[in-house]
Amino acid sequence: MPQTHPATPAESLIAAQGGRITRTRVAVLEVLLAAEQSLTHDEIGAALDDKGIKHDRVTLYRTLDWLVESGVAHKMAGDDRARRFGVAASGPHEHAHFHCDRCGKVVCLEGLQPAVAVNLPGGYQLDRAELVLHGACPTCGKGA
Amino acid sequence: MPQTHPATPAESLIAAQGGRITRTRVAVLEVLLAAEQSLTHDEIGAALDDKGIKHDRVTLYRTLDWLVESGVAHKMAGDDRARRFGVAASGPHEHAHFHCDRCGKVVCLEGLQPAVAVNLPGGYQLDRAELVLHGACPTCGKGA
DNA sequence: GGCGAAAATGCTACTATGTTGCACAATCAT
DNA sequence: ATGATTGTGCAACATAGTAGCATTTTCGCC
Ligand SMILES: [Mn+2]
Ligand SMILES: [Mn+2]
Ligand SMILES: [Zn+2]
Ligand SMILES: [Zn+2]
Repeated sequence: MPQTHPATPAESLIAAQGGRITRTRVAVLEVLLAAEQSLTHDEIGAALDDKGIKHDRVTLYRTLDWLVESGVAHKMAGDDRARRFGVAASGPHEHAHFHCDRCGKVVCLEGLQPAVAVNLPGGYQLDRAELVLHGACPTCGKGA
Repeated sequence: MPQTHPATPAESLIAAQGGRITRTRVAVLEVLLAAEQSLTHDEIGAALDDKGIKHDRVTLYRTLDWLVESGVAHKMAGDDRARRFGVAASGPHEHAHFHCDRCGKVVCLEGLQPAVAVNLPGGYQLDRAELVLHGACPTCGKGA
């Protein structure tokens, strides 16, 4: 019993990539779209639980992989051992990130990507630049 | 039976950080100093095996952690799930890196760190910037 | 609306990477 | 040389991610 007509933003995004609109994908994407920061697999899983969306750990991994491969979401490595995921509201993943070294939060800094006018040594072929700023977020920086 | 007098570069580096000069530390540091690229825990372990240096997996983790905490080495997260370690010949870790998306190699680009003249949004407090360039290394870029 | 091929999901098991606790061994200032 | 301090080795544990495969869901098509 799927309601047919008005496609939500999440649904549109998925369809635009030629993917099937499924419970998990829609829910995950909604979580990411609503998130202020990049989220780990676990955090997303917890958010799905909160929404009452039953899901499997592995499916969630695969869903996130699909979102990244489709260019809808992006994945960040992170100093701790967890990858973080997020959606850039505006198009592809062409922006810097801020990583709070105290609380570990990662936020997208949309609209700023530095002119990386670096001269690469030899036959290196540049595809893209990834810039991560480290420091303290507003919340954590209070005491400093 | 440790030979006493002429301290090797590795030994000096270790001593300069107030650490004890041990078989594992010296060997690991020599491996890192000789390496062209950043190396994973496993690669370093294999290099130790080649050198005939008996070692324990956990000790290697702890040795690498110590080197990083001491500021002698640096750690990179990496898209695959392995951290890579390297020493910056010249002082602390203030340089960009190049990550080959085809073979996964990571090399330090010493002497280039971009002026990150980004204007941070709110109360963000910047400590350092981390720049990773992605693309193809000279070896992998041949066919393109 | 029902059919069926293609795609996604849910299991179970497995791998890879990193950690913890603790007994024992090596280092180095004295 | 001695002994407090630091580092090592081992075994067990923890966490993050992957693989294979049977079952279910989606969606274009009639
Ligand atoms: Mn982002
Ligand atoms: Mn480096
Ligand atoms: Zn913070
Ligand atoms: Zn390469």
